[in-house]
Amino acid sequence: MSKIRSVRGIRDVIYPESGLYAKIERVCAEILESYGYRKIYLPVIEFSELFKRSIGDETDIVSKEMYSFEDRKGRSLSLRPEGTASAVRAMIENKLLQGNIREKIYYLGPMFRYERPQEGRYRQFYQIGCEVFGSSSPASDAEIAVVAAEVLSACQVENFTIKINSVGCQDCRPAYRHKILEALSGKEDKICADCKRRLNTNTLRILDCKNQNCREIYKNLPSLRDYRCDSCEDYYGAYKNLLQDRGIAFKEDNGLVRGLDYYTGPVFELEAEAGTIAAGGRYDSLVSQLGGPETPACGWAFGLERLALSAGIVASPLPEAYIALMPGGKVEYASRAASILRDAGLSVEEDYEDAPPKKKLRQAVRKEAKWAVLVGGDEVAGGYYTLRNFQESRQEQVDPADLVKAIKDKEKAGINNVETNS
RNA sequence: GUGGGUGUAGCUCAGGGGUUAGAGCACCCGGUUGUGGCCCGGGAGGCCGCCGGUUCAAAUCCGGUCAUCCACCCCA
Repeated sequence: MSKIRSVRGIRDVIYPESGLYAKIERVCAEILESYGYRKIYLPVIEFSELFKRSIGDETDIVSKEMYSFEDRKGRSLSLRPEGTASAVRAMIENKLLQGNIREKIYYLGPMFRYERPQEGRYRQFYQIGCEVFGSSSPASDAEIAVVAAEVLSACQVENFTIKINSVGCQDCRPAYRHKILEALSGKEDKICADCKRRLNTNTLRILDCKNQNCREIYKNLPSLRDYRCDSCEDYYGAYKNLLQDRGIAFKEDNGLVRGLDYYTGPVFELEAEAGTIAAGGRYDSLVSQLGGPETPACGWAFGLERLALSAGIVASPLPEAYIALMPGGKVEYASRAASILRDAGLSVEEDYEDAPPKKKLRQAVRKEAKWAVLVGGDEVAGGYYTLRNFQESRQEQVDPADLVKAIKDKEKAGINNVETNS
């Protein structure tokens, strides 16, 4: 019988990585909620049609990377490859966009794309995303960028770049697309096969081509900048001013066009050393396109795996304290110490096994616990606990009532030491 | 989807046709009867990714396959 394994590109996230993920999730939720974003739980499965109509039938994501299947009634369903489409669908379906009210939401969960796996890229991966519905002010575009920047700083991501562009609206983009087709007519044979295909399906994407030869040819192409309509240009200008005002250092990149069809207006990408860790932008026609009321919107999504790869923060080890039952100790008395510490907010692990003391302490150290509470016959008889600090290799007898205080005092002293040392 | 690298102990890796496959770290037991790290002694742990081929003989060579990593493509 062969061992059963996980599916290619789909993995278990185990400690300590899982601890870091959990921490990042908490950090993001806290920041988003501080801006009034409300959490939404979205389904992982949707009708395939949703993604075809939002992301775009011709995009790589929909045309070759979706996990699609038929349900028992023959309907085509897909595992979601991203979150925005579901978010928009949910807002419409729950009638949350009636009457021009602004709604801000965030979500978190697994996405699925059938791609070749690599580090930081899996077939099941996690995204943290937010969306703002009902605002057509550049200030809301700026806000989501500010929130994204806050996430980066809270996760201690070093050396990142925020790239921005405006892909224009439904009024000006077609004209630009036409210009490109015109400029490249007759040169179709000189560009790469991918670009040739994109020319008709997703014209603007060719600007993003990495092929040297193509780049050479596209260098002389008219710039999208010159074809943006006045309102797009004004909007983009206001957006940039707001970013500047908020102290967000950005880089303009005219080639930034994004792979999803629904973007209109400002878009951005957040690049760290490991690559793109977040991206987003404005999508003013998607809601109506999916059958909802005309509603301007914008949002972004972080890739959790990639954010974790670039994050400077680390998971806090668990447990913080370890209750070691020593010879002659009583479980009841030991558990009382555990409760006292848990009530004070500490993570506490008890052991119930009858094992040599040295084994217990070794285990506590291996788990990176800072504290051990020794509970043996002496403690039970004397009505105290022995509190051991592993870092200092010191221990003291502590009255149950003073247990929390003893730890807090030490930790405070420890923090002060760190500050004076640095 | 295309091209390439790598799969040997829990981890990092050595061995490159010939008996019982190795190291460091980690792990377990003992030297300590209530004390982790350091030291000393002992020990356990491997279908050498999987399937097939060549050969008297394969962890070693060849083919395939699966997994993983890298570069593309694409994207978070």
